[in-house]
Amino acid sequence: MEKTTIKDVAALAGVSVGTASMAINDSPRISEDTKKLVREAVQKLDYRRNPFARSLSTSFSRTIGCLIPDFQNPFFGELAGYLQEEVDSRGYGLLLGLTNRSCAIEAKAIDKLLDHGVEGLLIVPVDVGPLNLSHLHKLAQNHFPMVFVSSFYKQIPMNYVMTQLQEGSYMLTRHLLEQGYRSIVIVSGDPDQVPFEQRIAGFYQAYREFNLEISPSQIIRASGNSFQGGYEAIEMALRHGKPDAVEAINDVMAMGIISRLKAKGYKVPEDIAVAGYDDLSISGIQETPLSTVKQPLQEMAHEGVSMLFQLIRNREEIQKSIILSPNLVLRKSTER
Amino acid sequence: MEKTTIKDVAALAGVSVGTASMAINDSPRISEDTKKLVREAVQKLDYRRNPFARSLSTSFSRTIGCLIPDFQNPFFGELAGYLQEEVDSRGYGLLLGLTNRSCAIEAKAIDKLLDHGVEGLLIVPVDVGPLNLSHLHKLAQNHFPMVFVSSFYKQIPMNYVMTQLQEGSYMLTRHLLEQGYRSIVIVSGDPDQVPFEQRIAGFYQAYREFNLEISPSQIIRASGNSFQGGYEAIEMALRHGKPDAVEAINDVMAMGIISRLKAKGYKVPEDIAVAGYDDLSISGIQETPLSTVKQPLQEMAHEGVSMLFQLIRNREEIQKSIILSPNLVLRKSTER
DNA sequence: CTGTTAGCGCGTTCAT
DNA sequence: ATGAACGCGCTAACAG
Repeated sequence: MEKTTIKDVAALAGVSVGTASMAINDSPRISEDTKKLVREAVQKLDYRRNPFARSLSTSFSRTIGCLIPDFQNPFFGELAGYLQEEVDSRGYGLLLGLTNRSCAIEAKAIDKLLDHGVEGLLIVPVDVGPLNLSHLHKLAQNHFPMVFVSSFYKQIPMNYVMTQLQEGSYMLTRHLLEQGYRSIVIVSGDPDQVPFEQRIAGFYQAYREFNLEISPSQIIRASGNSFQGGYEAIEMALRHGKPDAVEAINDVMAMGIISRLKAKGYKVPEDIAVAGYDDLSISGIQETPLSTVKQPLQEMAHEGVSMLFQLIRNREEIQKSIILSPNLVLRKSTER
Repeated sequence: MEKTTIKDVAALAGVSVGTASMAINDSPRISEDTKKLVREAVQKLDYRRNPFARSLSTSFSRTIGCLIPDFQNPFFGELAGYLQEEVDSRGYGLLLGLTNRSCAIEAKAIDKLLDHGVEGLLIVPVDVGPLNLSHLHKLAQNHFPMVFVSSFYKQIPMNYVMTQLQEGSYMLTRHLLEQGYRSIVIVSGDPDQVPFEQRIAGFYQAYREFNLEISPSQIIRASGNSFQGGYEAIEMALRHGKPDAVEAINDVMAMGIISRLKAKGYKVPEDIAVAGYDDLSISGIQETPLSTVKQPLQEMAHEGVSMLFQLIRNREEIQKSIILSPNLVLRKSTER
């Protein structure tokens, strides 16, 4: 019962191996009658075609590799889920790789995925630490199908789908300014990476529009993007006096900040307003529901995977990038 | 540059294909000198062995399938991350499948994974809806290597690793009773599934120990295990009068409940205490840090994957189950 | 419409 | 220690 091959099927159905193969693959060149015969044999023998032999002869693995920074931040988990669904709906499998937010690990993970014969790569970029992208450059040169999702690397400015982060940050900041908040602080991990740069830009844009100055102490850099980063950041921020409002680079950091503020006796939003970015599925069910900027994950996954399959079909495909619109989600944490 | 095969390597190294193969696989039968020669050729040609040919001839895919209910609840994301790491550390790849909390979808997802040639299955069981497990029975009969993680199906009582949920629930309930809480309500989605049964049992155990009665209205069943379920559940609970404390079946539900209680004007824990289960990485950074029962995910993943690889090596391996101890994590949400 | 056959790239015997 | 040859299971091109 371990090794029933197409030969057995062919024998039982009384046809040749080739015919059996075409029948199984529903080729139009085979008559309905023999197809039925073959189907029955398949049923009876509980036959399942050998994917390796298949891949060997077609050179398609029907497999995509997916690189995720980590699963502590639910953002990546949710995104991974949508990516899996999209890939699955195209009859492909999704091989997971973890980069642990490190370029070196990303390189190794990609290497392993390639060793498994993935036809393309969905890469959620690492967002902290120094960037050594030689592994990606080699792939890019070879036009290996890959798409960057939710962010991209400046050194490899191609084939990505993400939200217009600057605009989101702009909308959010603008809203806060309109509400009368004035000393707003923006908080993140590594300011060299794309996501933070774009958000900072939106932040400046809004302030400029209001003809207001920004002092350097309003830009806070913590050592990471997780809630610990939020803890650090809020301590740093408070040293320069109490801000009106805090914008965190993501929802998890925002939660860390709210938690810390509450522990220190501040009320949110009465004393200090806090906003996040992402709109995780848990962000709306916080004790103080979180104002944030929604990233349309499902759409992002859909567009990213579509793009990847285009590249797989035609590697020379013109390189594009898709930029989705963010949505302001206003909840209690910034109410005035 | 697409199709450099072992032939090219052998040619460049000036050896036969067979020798090249052994050299690449570091066989002791090949001399250091020729190995070096081959290594250099591999380097120069940027050779990468064809996984399909390899799998075809060895009949190992070096791939494991993993079934996850969904990625809305961060519990599953975190678990998936640890599983990936464990599988990866053994040189295997992790193919993801989503069951969307439905048995029918689980069956299809498993079928697809098998079509990809996975050598084993890590299954995080579906926890709602009716259970039709014929697909799993067939696999079980064939001794196909599979391990259930974080829960199991009663109809297939084998090869699972989970935490002693009853004990966790018992410890938690006991603690609440010791604190003086008396009308405690326990809340979940589908009470027919293993996790809820075990937790209920722990709940009863604690009450029994205190010689207290439990009224049916203390056991609340919502339509699902997510935060919406929490919303429903708390409405139902309040209809029978205000409870002292609420135990949710997982942290996400607990968050939903706290959020709802706050919106209704209740204070947590002053008016109603709330506890969860799981100890997600975000549970400690809630505005009111959440009391909960920690499930040791990393250990669970480690044990589960170890067990799976034992089964892969020897399908007739005696069936076991590993039960890990939960840990009570007391935070603000149940303080008195 | 169907049967025959030649690879796909690698691992693994046998010989040498 | 190394080379030659075969087979893994399947697809596709070619015949008929």
